[in-house]
Amino acid sequence: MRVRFAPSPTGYLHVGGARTALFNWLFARHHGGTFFLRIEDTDRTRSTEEAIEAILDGMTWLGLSWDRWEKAPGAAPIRQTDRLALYQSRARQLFDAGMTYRCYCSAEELDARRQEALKRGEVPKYDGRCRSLAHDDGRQHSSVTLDGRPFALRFKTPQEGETVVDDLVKGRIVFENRQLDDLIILRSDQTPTYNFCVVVDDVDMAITHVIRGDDHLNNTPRQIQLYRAFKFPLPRFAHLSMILGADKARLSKRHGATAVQAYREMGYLPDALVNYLVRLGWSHGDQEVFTREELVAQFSLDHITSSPAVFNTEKLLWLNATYLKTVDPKVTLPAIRDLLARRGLLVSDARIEDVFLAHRERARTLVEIADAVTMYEPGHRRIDAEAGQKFLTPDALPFLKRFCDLLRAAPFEKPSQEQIFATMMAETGQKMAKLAQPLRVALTGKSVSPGIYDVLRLLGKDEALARVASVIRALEEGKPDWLTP
RNA sequence: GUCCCCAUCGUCUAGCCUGGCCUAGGACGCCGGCCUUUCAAGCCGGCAACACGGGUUCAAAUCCCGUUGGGGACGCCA
Repeated sequence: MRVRFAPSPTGYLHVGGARTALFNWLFARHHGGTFFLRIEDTDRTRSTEEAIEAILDGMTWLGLSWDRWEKAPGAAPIRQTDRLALYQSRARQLFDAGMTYRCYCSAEELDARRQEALKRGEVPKYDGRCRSLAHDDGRQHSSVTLDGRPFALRFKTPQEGETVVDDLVKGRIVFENRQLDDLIILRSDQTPTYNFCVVVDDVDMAITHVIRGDDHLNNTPRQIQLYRAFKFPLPRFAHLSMILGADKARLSKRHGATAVQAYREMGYLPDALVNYLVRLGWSHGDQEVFTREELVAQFSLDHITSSPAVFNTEKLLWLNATYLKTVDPKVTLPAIRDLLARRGLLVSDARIEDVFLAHRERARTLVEIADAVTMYEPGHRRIDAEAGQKFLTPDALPFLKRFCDLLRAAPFEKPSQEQIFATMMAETGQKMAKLAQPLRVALTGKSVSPGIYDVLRLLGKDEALARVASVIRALEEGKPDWLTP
């Protein structure tokens, strides 16, 4: 089994592409096959090095390792621009066999005709006008300026009969050949085009299964014609349905984040994203959470859904929270460190881990963990207005003061802190919840936090005292920020 | 416009191929309860779907046809 992921480097690796890559990767790993990464950069005006970097970065982050190709020199991904000579010779082969012809129509003319056809409600298909031109003069077709005019090389697509795509996820699909037009295989600058390169490359790389988005389904019959022209054996095809946005339109930037990197920045774990993505279109009974090993062991093309799926951030968030509960904190350290560095904070790994452990139960993303770390930093004095208004009222003053006194006097350890609360509950007749809440807000600025003893420990005696004192001062001065919006 | 794909809870899906076990299962979210030092988490419970219309059959979510709706493609992009 040999598969490939073949992105065009015109932008980031988006979640749709990532899922395609993931399915290919899982298929290869499951069958002990080979997974290649091939950069389809023949459109030199749109391909960029940055995009290639972004794709490799995204794949690496997701843990989708690609294999090296025996015919290629190194471990670097295969790039079509390195293989132009092969496409040229393959095009020449078809030309010599009389299966192509020169098309002198300019891009502008074609575009104009297409627009007009569309406007008249006709099929915007190439009319094949250059097909009948006499041009088989035996001269080199590779010369752009043959007889003074540039030309593109078109493939004579059979117009009779039908082409059947036997798709592994969609089933048997029949296309009438007269629907297909004569596609350009070499542009007028003699560079090859997509449909041609894919076929040449997939054959050259001995790809056995072409797993890709179903936006390529309509290209498949054209490609099959090319396979036939070359008398190449056909690979198996598997077309994956699209990922949609909440409005059921194809997922795009306007639906929010689509770049894989954006998810890293939002504090998602790569394993969680992978787990989410794999369930978008694939299932294994009722199972929702999978380890990477389980995925590799259980993945199969049989259980891929043929209908499109809506991307749902809520579920991704839930999965991420689920992973956060059990992940080894150590593996998340670099990411959290990075998140903190962006805020100009340098915090020790031990400290980050400490906070992580206290907050993992209630955090959904690494960003929330970073927020927690930030919140415990000495000098942090932000109080959420809503939490402050509710709990840090003048009524809380006596209690806050009493707590300060007791905390200052006692050893800074959990048993004595429990004793403090016991004392205060006895003195006031209040329940723990009533007492802990104002303190929590004074300490963390939020009405949500880990247990109060954990918060105290994470803060340390001096900082804890300082925070409560600052709240007391604000209250006594009569105008704390949270009460004067 | 033409061609292609798709159609089960709001969302992801199981079931469909090989009709009966489906008074349609799971998950996210939502609602409620329990637990509790807050909030979460966890646990328990609830709401919620076979797009519609025709067939075929003793029997259809499952098979067939049509309709509607959604998506995709129709580039010298990939």
